Amino acid sequence: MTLIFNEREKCGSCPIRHRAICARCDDDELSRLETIKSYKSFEAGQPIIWRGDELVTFASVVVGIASLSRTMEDGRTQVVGLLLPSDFIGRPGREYVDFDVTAVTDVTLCQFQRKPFEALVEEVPHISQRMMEMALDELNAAREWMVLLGRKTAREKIATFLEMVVRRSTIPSHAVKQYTLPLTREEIANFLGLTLETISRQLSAMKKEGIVAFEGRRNFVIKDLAALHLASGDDADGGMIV
Amino acid sequence: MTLIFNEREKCGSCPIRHRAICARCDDDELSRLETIKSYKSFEAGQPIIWRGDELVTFASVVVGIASLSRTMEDGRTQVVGLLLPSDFIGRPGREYVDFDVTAVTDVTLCQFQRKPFEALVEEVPHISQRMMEMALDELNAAREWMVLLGRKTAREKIATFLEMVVRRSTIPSHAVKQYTLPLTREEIANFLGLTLETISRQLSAMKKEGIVAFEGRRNFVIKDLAALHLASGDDADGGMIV
DNA sequence: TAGCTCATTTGACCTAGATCAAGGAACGCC
DNA sequence: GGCGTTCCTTGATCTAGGTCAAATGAGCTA
Repeated sequence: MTLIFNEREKCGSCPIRHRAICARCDDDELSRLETIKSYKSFEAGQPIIWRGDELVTFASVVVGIASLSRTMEDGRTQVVGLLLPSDFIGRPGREYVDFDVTAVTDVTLCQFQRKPFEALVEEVPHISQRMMEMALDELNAAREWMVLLGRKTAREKIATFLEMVVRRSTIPSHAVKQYTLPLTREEIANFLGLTLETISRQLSAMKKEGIVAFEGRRNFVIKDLAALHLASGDDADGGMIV
Repeated sequence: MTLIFNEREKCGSCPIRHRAICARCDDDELSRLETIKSYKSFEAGQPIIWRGDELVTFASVVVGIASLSRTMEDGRTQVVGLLLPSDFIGRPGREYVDFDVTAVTDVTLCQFQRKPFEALVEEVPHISQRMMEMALDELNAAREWMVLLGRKTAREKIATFLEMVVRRSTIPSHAVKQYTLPLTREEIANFLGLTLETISRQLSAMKKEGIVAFEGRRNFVIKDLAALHLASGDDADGGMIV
């Protein structure tokens, strides 16, 4: 069920208007972006770009989730980030793509051709300012994830991942708080630096301990949020991942 | 042997003039920076700022190496980055510091007070443009490191680390190519998500295999660069870490 | 409703790297 | 140049998580 975006859809009504690289732009600057943007959709599972490709377009995720990953020659793969609506794909000033980008769910992108976009970045400070903010936020998130990958136990990794899913989900406060895992067990494993068997075993253990309950493979409810947080290895207050 | 920086040292003769956040600034913009900057030095081992501190100053590393790290409540620590000359410390727009910063060698910083610096970032596009570039580069490096932490073996981690030290060192091309480890075994372990014993064992193994030779604890020569690279797990061409 | 396919779970076993425990060797200091 | 501190090496053992293998079950299609 892909949302359909009309090619000439106005930025003003865009769901990521106030969070993406255009967040600080005024109407004038927005209309300049409008002239060079185009929408493109990908089905779940499809590759969006590969490492090594020539970098010819930049994009913002409008709808859906994409993953950023690296696969080693022997097949080991590490997911280095999830791209949610408003996240940016590409790195102005570079010639080639550094990581594989894959649609995890159906995805709609707002794309820009390289040259005109780089020119805009030079000319419109509101864009580079916003991109600097976003890059610094992502950098922080990446560093938090480095702590997870380098030092957390399997249990802590999975608890942290579940907390992240819960935190990022937008569920009306009155609704039953049922969440959905955006990834398969294997994808979760590649995100956490584990194997899918370990994911499965730990989730089963947390089920048995009454911390989470599953309905089907993907949907879950947190039964004991305090226990989940305790299991994450993060201290009580600080260190919120963006 | 700390280099002494005079308080009114001119930016024009600064060693990081063309790489730091001021790289794109013209003389005019540089003189605005000059009015709000001050130098500060730290001895090797000293903390520079702690996670949780209120964020009141930003800084560029001018001389020396600092580490960025996170320590969990039970003492596990992960180094999430090394800050070399021209690297920036701090995140405009945030209230608190997210990671501990520690001087690894003697360090000299070029510091800016928060308020005037944030104002400059708003007003001088050359600064936000450069900071965006730098943040995106660091983000890439962080993601490469996530692959290392999540998927590489101990041997591959250490080979990658040695390659990084070699790549980042600036050694005259005619000189004997002797490099220096900037970190103790324990710090290397915390950077690679291993224990110091594993670092020691792997280095000994690589010595025995004739890949590296040590002179003292810190100085080494690469005897077989091809073997080192092969051991790093990175493919032949792509994926250079910044 | 049956049958298929593929994701997931579970079990048995193995291994890379951690942990625990002594030594040994640089380097700074008087 | 001796001495102490800190860093480093090496050995013995342990274990979390990986690997290999098989069984189960969710969701699809017909």
